[in-house]
Amino acid sequence: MQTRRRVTIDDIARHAGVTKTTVSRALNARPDVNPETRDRISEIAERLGYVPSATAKVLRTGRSHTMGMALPSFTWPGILEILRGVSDVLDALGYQVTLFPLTRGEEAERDLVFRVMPSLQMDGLILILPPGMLRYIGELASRGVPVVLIDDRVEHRDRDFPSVGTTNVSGARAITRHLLQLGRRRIAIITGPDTQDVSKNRLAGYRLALEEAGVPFRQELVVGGNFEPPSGQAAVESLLASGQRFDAVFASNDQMALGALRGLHAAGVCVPHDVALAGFDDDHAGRFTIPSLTTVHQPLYEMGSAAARTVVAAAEGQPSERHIEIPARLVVRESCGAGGERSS
Amino acid sequence: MQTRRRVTIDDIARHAGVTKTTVSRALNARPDVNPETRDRISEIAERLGYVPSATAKVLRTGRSHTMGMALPSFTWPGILEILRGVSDVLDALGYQVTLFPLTRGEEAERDLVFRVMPSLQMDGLILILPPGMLRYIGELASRGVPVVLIDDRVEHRDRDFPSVGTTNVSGARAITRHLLQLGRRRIAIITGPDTQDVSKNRLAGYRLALEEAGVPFRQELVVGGNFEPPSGQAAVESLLASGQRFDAVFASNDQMALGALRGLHAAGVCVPHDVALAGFDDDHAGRFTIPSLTTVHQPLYEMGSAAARTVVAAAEGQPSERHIEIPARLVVRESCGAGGERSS
DNA sequence: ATCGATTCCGGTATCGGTTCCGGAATGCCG
DNA sequence: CGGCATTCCGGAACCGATACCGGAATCGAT
Repeated sequence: MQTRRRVTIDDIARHAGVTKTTVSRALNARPDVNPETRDRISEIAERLGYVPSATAKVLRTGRSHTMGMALPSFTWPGILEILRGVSDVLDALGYQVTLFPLTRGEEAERDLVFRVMPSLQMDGLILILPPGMLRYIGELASRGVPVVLIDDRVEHRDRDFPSVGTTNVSGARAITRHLLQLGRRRIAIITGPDTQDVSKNRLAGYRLALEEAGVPFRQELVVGGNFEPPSGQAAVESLLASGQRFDAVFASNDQMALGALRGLHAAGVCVPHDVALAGFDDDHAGRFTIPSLTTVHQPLYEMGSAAARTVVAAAEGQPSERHIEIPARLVVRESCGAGGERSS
Repeated sequence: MQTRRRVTIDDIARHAGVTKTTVSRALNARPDVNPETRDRISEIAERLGYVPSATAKVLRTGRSHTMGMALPSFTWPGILEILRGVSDVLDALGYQVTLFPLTRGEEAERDLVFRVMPSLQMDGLILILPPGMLRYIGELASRGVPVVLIDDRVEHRDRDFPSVGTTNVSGARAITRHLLQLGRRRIAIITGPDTQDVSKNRLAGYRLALEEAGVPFRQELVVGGNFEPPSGQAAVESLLASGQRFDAVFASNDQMALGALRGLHAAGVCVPHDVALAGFDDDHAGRFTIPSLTTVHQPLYEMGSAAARTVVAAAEGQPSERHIEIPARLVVRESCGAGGERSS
């Protein structure tokens, strides 16, 4: 089987008896070409099985219709949901997505900014920010490359590129209020690493709700975690060991809530009867625990699609917003005892 | 801020007092260039901040160092693990990955094969096969484009492109044997859709293990599911309603096992005391249920990386294997009652 | 001193499109 | 009927690299 040469606009031009300039104009639906000629040319293109070379187009126009998507890791399941949002929008708008894993750390980031992006002439970059990385990305933005951050750290709001986040403070406030409304008064919280703004914001929302309800904030009920399941388990174990009384636990993310559930169960504590349990993120897994996990839905799909729309807008020269915040919302399931499903 | 023109090999040539031919040779470490000249040129390239244009290179050479990755959906969490394997390998080998969602169905597939792939001049394609799609992909392969399938359907083994799968039969056999060794004799199975080979294979492994142990196969203990959690729950409900006695349930995937666990729990059946529960896939969620789920680990990461290695080998003209099968392995946790963690 | 083989480099075509500049033909107007 | 604006198309440059062909200089051998 011989690999047949690809059909180019030159071939079409020859068949149509015009020059490739005219073919280009016709296929791009430019106004300055005779409708009859245009139809004839596109008919020939169709018949010859013409497929335009995106490569040549990029070389000439500088626009690749491809967006980069940089990921810090593939371990967090939420990534997939973000990716789905990004992909849906970009696909619909006629853009490709190419993936850039940043697992090699800082070197990968520098590579991306200084070599890969300019080399491939990406039209923009969507970035899920890994903790502590941002040294070189600003450089891209200031060079005029559209960059959108999916992240919620306040400290980045003043950068020269837009970002997409969710309402961590009010989400945490809502779920804490939910616990309070169910009569819980001694609500422990498992925080994330305090280097991350997410952690701080969720803690802030928790404190806010307590304050609004006139319930005293107790430092003894604050336990540190690292967003991983084992740290959630360790947290409840240390709470139980400390002898502190508590009737609810708010884990700053679902992963830790899963660990906490395991720890409580192992200690013979019944959820939600003895202790109510709440999470944050609405991971897939929380739907299937027993009891199922009451949590705050983080709108990852919407965040992804908003980021995609923003980066495309920027790439196409339209004005785009600086920061988009998509509201998180409470998802009531069983683990807090609402809905009459107390498993006792 | 004016966007400065990009540095090309012409600029370097001018600075070095040679032609761009020589620069090209020097930067590509070709033998026919004076070492001194080469060093001088790369020094100048460095100083000028030269970044080669991948686009131009693709246009001229026809090789993009980019692999396409076609995904049927973003909903199955396992996708991410496969993606991680693919990405790790391709990144290490200097290839980019661009994503092709096939969510639009058949139209998307035809588009991919006839327009997108040739237009972008991808070096190859990794394909996670959606059920029932394969009409156009063969066309790609026969046109000489390297294609690798991640899938385990036997019926595709004779196609003209390689595939990567796992040992579904022996995995199902192993976990069924595990249940038998724990003394379970009336083992129900929740199957997947019988249109998929995975389902058939896992059922076959189950039957094989029963046969080897001399335990009769009972059609009454076979319940159909669709790989989604609710179908798992429905399956146990129908089992319980039927009045059939059973002391174990093997769900053909973890998602259905989660549903089954929920159904059993709701009916007051204790897992694993009354009924042992086993799954297949080793989804993330199964680690955190109570009891945690005994399952078969599907080596998705390895399957992804093997697929990536295979497609690169094919793209670089090396011989590659036709079908790679990576063994699944039993993961014993709590839900079958092994390991002394019966929750009484 | 002549010759053939190496070594190193230059000139030009080429990949497949788009864009700029301009020019011929046509239509409309006074 | 001359002048002018439109309409439609052609020629050539260009995007940034690599490939092919060939040629000058150097070298060792005869």
